[in-house]
Amino acid sequence: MNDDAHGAAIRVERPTKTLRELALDKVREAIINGYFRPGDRLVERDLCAQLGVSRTIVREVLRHLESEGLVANLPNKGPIVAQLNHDEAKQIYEIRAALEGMAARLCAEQNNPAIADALDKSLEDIRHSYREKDMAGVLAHTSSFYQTLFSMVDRHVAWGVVNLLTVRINHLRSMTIKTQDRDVQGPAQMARIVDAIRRGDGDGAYQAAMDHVTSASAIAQAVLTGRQLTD
Amino acid sequence: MNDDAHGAAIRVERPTKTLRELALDKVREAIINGYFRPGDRLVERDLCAQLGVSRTIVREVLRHLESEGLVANLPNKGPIVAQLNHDEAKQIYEIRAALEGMAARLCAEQNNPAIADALDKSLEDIRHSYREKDMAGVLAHTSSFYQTLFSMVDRHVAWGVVNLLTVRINHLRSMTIKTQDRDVQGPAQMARIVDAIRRGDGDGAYQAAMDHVTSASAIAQAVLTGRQLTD
DNA sequence: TGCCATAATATGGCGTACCAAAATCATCCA
DNA sequence: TGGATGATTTTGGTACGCCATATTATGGCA
Repeated sequence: MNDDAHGAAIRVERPTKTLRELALDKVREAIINGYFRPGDRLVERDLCAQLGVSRTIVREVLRHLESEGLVANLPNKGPIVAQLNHDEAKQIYEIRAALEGMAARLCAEQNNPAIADALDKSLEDIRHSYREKDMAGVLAHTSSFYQTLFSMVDRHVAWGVVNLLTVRINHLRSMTIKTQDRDVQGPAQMARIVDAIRRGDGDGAYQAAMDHVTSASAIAQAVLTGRQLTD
Repeated sequence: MNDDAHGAAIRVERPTKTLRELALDKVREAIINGYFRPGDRLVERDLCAQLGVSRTIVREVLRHLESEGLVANLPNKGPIVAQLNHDEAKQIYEIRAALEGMAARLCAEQNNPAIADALDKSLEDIRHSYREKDMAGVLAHTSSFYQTLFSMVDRHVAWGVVNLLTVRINHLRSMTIKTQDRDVQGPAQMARIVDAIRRGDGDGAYQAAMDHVTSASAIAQAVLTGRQLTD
């Protein structure tokens, strides 16, 4: 028996998060929730002051966000918050459709009732958040629904990809869920996914997942073009 | 008419690549081609010396590669070259199958003969490289085949995802293309994709693309488990 | 002799100061 | 008034130093 055994038990489990990671989360959060708007310049030394960290950290954070696609770098001009154009948003939804469809099919083919049960749990959370008008909760539980979809079949790489893409359309997501009837249509579409999974219907689950993302994409396109989908 | 019009014409068009980008490419290349092996520690100060750049640059590069999945960071130990396990490789192939299948279907639905022609061109390059035993050429032209597949239908985001994932399995790719009969089977499978696209057969193109990646994945799995697929 | 406490070393995390090049802004003069 | 000129801002990049932690050496003590 190694001496880690009793040492680990009382280990203070300090969050090993480095300052850089904390700063990364802060800035990413600030971009996602709109504190920094698309097109805003991210002046290094200003960020240093606002975050209270050194330029070293800020530069690493900007590099990281750049590779995540949240920040764009203009040569000799510096970093700005990436602008999401129309077409790119559409492509992101399309990729999500393909991957979430794939995951849904895999879930259905598992024939494991625990999967559908776990998804139903998330779905109930989503409905509850809608009733409470807690839009942040809706987003969080929707993410958790999809995370379950991927993690139940051990597809954490695909989940990582979806997650990476999703942060880039986050502000669109928060608009789509607020559109008319989405509080009813959204959960209904997700319920169809769960039903197909419970039936072990791979094709059905695939289609249902594709349909859900596709309708979200349509709403996002409408939002982006300024039109409203009221009828 | 703005005065950029004639100014741009004589612009010296210096490669705007920053030192950081150059270093990034160097290190990425070094990992991909095996100069740094999976599990190797990447000591910052050593890299500074080898690359001839400052620690700031090296750190930014490491951060970038970390978010690409090529480098892993052990807490309190520092960065190492990421190890690709079995299961992750399988997941990456699976994602490629989904996205390349999607792109192939979209190409087929375009009914534009120029697409199939462009793909045939890449395919011929691949066959030529095989004949010349130029394995680097095979990889390059295979990438270009898929890049065409995505760019012909303007799916650069999906292409970016595929590209990002592909670098992580690069050493597997260079092994799969060297296995028995791959010089015949590989191009044959890709020709099926092109044929389906030329026929405007979306489902066929989707299936053919899936099949090609799936067979590559099977070979990769065999390579990873040390077995040989000789029969 | 074997083991434990301590010191040295290696390394990542972080900060500061500095310089050069490019872009932008302000100013001043013909 | 228009354009050249200089000042300012900001990024790209470098060098150096400090601290904390982890590993390894080392030396002393029972």
